[in-house]
Amino acid sequence: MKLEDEIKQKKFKNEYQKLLLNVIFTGNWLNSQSIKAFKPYGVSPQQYNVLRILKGQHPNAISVNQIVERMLDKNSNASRLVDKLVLKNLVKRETCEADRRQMDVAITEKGLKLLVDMESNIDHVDQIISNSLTKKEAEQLNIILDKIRE
Amino acid sequence: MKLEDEIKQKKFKNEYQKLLLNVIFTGNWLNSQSIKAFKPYGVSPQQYNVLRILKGQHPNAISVNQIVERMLDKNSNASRLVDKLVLKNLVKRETCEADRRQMDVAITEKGLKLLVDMESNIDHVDQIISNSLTKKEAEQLNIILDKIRE
DNA sequence: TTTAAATAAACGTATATACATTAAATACTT
DNA sequence: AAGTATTTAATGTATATACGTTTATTTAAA
Repeated sequence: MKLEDEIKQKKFKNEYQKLLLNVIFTGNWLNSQSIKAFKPYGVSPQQYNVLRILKGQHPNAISVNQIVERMLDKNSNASRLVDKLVLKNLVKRETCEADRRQMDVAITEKGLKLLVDMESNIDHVDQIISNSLTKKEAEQLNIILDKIRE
Repeated sequence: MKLEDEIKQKKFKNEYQKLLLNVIFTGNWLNSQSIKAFKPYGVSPQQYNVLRILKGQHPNAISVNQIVERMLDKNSNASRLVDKLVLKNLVKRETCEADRRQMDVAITEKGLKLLVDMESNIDHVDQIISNSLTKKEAEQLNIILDKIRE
């Protein structure tokens, strides 16, 4: 659906302003799609993001700061997200002995298993994109998005 | 800055998955840029969105539902956003006499004035994009984003 | 008409977010 | 080494969000 129809706005000041709105709108849209996809598994998109990051490091642990550096949303409160995940036994956290200011955070077996379970459902979201775009379009878009944030 | 560096992830499953993350990341990034730009004026991005929508209808009033239809984030609680704006005298709200379930919401002179004040600062965000992309790139990107949400 | 269904907006509430502050540990500086 | 600055994570808190429920009003059906 075209942005014009999604937000019932016929005219835009220029193509750039439309793009700004379109990126924000699409980001929100993807976000709410993810919330729905993740809900049955009891995790939020941000918690999922943390789990994926920790899976990437498994079996090693990383600090809360290192998690933030890898997160899609830098504003999120990673220490509280880790709190939630610890409560669900999806990650484990202990003081780093080399630097006692830091925490060693790692994914648990339960966390890894959850990610496997979720995979099929999440692939669906990837597929929305891969069905609607060519690989070349996806590459172009990636380059352009990186430019926006320069 | 490239997404790889922003989230310290070297490899992606494929170009589509990278794109998904890139749209979400860039949406978050733009959102936090907006929060900072709007903060001095005491409004949130969502409140700003409502003001812009009402400006587009001025001097007519529209219902809360019609506001939601035009919003970038369909999940936001428009009636509470309008509450906040009414408290600041940026919009006015009264029961619609033709259909007493609805509210007639319209922007006030104070609201219009605020938008004028904000314009110069907000243009800055537009310029980030227009400085970094050609018009053609912006057009391409708009088309591709619309496809994603099909 | 009387009752049932649908719609619009507001509200309740648990959770999340933004952002400033605090506390603890480590790294500098002189 | 002592004191200062910096870094890391946690916490306090006001506001925002997600989403289900409620209330008022209008429309449709029996």
